[in-house]
Amino acid sequence: MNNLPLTNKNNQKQHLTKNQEIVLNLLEKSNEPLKAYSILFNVSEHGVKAPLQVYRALDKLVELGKVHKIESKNAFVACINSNCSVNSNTGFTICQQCDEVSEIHDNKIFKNLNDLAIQESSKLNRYNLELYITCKKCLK
Amino acid sequence: MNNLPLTNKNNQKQHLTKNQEIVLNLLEKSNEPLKAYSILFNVSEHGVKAPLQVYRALDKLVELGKVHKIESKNAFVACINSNCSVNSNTGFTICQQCDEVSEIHDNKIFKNLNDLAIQESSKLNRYNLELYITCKKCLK
DNA sequence: ATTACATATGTAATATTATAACATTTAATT
DNA sequence: AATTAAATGTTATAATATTACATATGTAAT
Repeated sequence: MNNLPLTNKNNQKQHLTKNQEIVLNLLEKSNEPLKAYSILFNVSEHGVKAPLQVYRALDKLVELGKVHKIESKNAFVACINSNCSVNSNTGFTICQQCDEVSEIHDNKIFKNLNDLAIQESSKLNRYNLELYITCKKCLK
Repeated sequence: MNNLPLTNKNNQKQHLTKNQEIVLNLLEKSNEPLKAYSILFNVSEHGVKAPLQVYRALDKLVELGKVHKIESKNAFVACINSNCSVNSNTGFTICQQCDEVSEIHDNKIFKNLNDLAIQESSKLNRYNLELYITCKKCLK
């Protein structure tokens, strides 16, 4: 266990803990967003038996940028970049037919959103963008 | 009661029902997003006493475009346009300091998002955009 | 290697958000 | 007036998330 090198706020190495790793592994294997209690059900065989253990692991993983929450679904996905920790902005396309989720990385959109905030004399801290689409496969 | 003219799917007039109007009135008076059970508490004096009555009114109001849900807060706001029914896209700025929410209407962003979907050979059905900001007032 | 400290864990209880099921009433359409 | 669709009222319960508290583990400094 405890074998994924990361950096903490002092830029020193740290590892994911056992529970964090169990939850992250599950999310990485999944091809769709998972809800907390679905995660709980799937990891109970690994000794994670209470909701709080899952929520705590998720909180930390989200904080580290390893996992994102799809707010409109109360569900979680593993980050496709190994390091979204730089910013906590999240953008996704979500297919309404097949439920497939892809992460969006588009600098133009980020710039637009940032500009929009500046126009209103405010400061953009982070954003959450969820695009409900019909994906290429499901359009056929 | 029942005195707000709208149109149904056959383009005929219809009215908001009593519960829908009670909930909408409350949201329109509020200067922040309200959660369902907070709404419930506030309208119980008007005879709306069960969660389902609130959720049903909210569902209908959202469907009509009179109310939007802030997904990341599980909270609801009245639409500032009288008619978002044309599309169900939602964009908000949410101040992390004072909780103030403003609706975003920006054609450039909408176009960007639409283009992005087209680039990926998919079709954009609707989007939900939540910008977490520090607002003008709170920056001072 | 001991102390001190921060972080993570385990567990039980409970709070919060949301829906299912069913009987009844009201409104709109014919 | 009869028919249908939509909304309501009510009870129970499901699904999502947090509080509180006791214990254990990892890390850094002495």
